[in-house]
Amino acid sequence: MDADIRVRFAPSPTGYLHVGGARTALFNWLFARNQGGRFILRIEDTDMERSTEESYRAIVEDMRWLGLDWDEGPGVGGDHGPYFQSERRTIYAEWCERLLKDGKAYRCFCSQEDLKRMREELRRLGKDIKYDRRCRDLPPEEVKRRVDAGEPFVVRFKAPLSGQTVVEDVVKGNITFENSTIDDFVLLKSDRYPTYNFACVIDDMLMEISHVIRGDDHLSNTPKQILIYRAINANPPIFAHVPMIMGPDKTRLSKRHGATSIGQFRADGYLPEALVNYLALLGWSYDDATTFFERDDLIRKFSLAKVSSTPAVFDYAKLQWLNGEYMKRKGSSEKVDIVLPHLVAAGLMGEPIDSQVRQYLEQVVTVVGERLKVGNQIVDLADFFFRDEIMYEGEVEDILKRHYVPAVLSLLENRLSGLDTFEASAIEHVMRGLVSEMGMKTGDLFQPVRVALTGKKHSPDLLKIMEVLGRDRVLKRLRLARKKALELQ
RNA sequence: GGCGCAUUCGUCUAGCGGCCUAGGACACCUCCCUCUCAAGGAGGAGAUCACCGGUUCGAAUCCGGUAUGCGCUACCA
Repeated sequence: MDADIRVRFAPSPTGYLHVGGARTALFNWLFARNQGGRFILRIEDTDMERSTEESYRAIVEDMRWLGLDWDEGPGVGGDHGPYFQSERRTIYAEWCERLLKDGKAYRCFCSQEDLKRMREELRRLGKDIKYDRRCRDLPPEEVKRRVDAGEPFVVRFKAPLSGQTVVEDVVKGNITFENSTIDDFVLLKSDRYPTYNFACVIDDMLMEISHVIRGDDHLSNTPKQILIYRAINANPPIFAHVPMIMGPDKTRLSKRHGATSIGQFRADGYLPEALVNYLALLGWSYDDATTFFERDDLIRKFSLAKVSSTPAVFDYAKLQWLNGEYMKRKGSSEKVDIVLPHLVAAGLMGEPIDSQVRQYLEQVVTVVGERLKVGNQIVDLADFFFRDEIMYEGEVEDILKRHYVPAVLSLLENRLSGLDTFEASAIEHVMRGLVSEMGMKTGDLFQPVRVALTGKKHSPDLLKIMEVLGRDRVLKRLRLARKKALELQ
């Protein structure tokens, strides 16, 4: 146990929890659990324009779903709160005041329009795009006058003009930045809200964060943050910048690549343990062979030293495969729970279900078996179990069209209706008998029957399907298909 | 434009100077099983380790440069 190890996940509630954020949260969580430290959730809601209550709720819900529980933060409290940055404004203001007093920051009265114009000019000249520091050394009297006059201003950090700042990163190594390339960035916006870089440092310091594990899109921000730590006489935490997650085209993963939000994966019927396992393997590995990690394995084996430093492409196919592997381990009762919402959403089932329906669902799910890799696939795989009428459309028509079909279906109907018990083994006996009598190949009979019962070219074990459907429905569908086949002749 | 990071099979990765004629997984292909599809079994193809130089007896591994990709360069986080 190391109580001094404290890490945090600090999402901004401006959208849903996406796979990148979830992976960052997971690494933080794993590190904390592995080290016996504490995992803190902090909500960075300083962007009043974009932050929403809805996003916050969704993020929290998705984290709970993934099983990433936090020791301090919204809902659980803690003695380093509040955990919403919007509730910490006076804290930032105080620290900002201190920097101002120490001459380490200054008020800037430039309007956003002026700044924009300035930047465009610099861009046009091909120069380094930075604030020109025109307010950096304004006379104190002028500053006071303009503040008193109610002129809006931001507070900027007085970045050192020379020297170097070194970021010591656990995954990237030591990176040196020339201070001359660092801008006099904004600490406090004119609406009195802090910027990310400032709030982040103040909070990480006050919350006694020991390790900052985050996406490497923040690497360039880190020297700025280190400069702030120095300005307030605090020790920076240990940094670990993990590579980002990309789409197949190697650009930042986004919606156009497919599902990216955890909520979407959940809605599609993915399993949290599969997602956690998959996400852990994106940018981290244990050895050259292990792919499956139960949550406890992950906790035991996780280490920052094994985090890769190269960006990873999100592979939907591999996630689906992994999910399928986890799905195989589920019992039929669990699978019913997984599958039910999708059947309901597809309009194939109503809720609530009684024990008889539940039993039926368990049979269905058993017959479908390993074909089901993701919850929502149940609809394509097994819709015929829940439909009264089967449509014979497209290429399955060609199978019914075969000249022998009406006759053979008729024969089958007769034999099946004479069966004592309508079980797979008995049905198989009948079907195989018919096949050999007619001198057909097995598929010659099974194919049209499959189409008759499911409306599809592919399906799970036909005999088991028949058993679950029961004699009445089987005979009815065979009759209907025979009719259709006759029309097609 | 400036600064930073990255670069091993299509993808995720193993590799931290000799064990590598580069290993595993997903995806792909073939065969077996088989009522189809999955699953399973057996095989296969696939990476001159981005490129060019250097260091070394020896480099995927160390160093430099080039190229490419990505990120930052906001009163977004």
